[in-house]
Amino acid sequence: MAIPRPGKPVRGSQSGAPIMAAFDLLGRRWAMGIIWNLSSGPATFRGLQAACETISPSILNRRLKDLREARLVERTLDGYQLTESGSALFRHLHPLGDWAIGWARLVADEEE
Amino acid sequence: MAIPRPGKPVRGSQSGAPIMAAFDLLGRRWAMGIIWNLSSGPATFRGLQAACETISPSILNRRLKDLREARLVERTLDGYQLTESGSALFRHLHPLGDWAIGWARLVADEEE
DNA sequence: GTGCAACGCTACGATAAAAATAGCGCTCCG
DNA sequence: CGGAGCGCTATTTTTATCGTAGCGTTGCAC
Repeated sequence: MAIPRPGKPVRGSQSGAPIMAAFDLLGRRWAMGIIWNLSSGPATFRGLQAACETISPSILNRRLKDLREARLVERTLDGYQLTESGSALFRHLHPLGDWAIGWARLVADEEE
Repeated sequence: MAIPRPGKPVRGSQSGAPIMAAFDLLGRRWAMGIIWNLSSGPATFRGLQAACETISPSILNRRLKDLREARLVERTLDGYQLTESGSALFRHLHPLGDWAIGWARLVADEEE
């Protein structure tokens, strides 16, 4: 599956709105989890696989290809790591960590 | 598909880390797009369908069920709208709009 | 009071994405 | 020369999503 190109029709926007292209890419399974796991530094293929706990190598590989093509991840001698763009993205994703904790509490309370 | 429960095993975290539960939910197709479209106010089912441009009613319905169960979206007389939690989430998602514009430029430059 | 249009969905078969598992070719070390 | 660990690929099965048709209901205009 080719990565969504801003400016060309993407899921959610025929006119190719960047945010919809981003959602298309980040909405692919494991994409955000991989970025989250890479935020603490470079990781090898198997290291990432272990960090993700249950990802299969085939999908990890496919997602890494997507993220590399989208210039969010790059490969170096240390393994895979976030690009500058990927790090910038992570800085925006990071606050979700705290939000998720509050959300988890709310969901837990309501399911009683 | 049941929604991921923080605290129980979820994709990416056997221990149920809230952020991974959130990524599991938000990583489902259209989930973030729906939240984005709802951020400007309540919308009806068909209104949302039109805003998303190419979503099918079956998947829109399923995703709305997910998001409602996760307490991010609720149904009112005006149609579907973000809950308080959903709005808080959107405030964190909103900056991605600007980031995506910069990212789009980068991707466009590099594919020449 | 009866069309007719629009709404909120549901049903269902087709297609595409993801998961699970096995294992290949390679390098590094003892 | 093993043997272990690596980065990945291949293949099959399962699951998610798509696309389309259309049902039951409501709100008008007539």
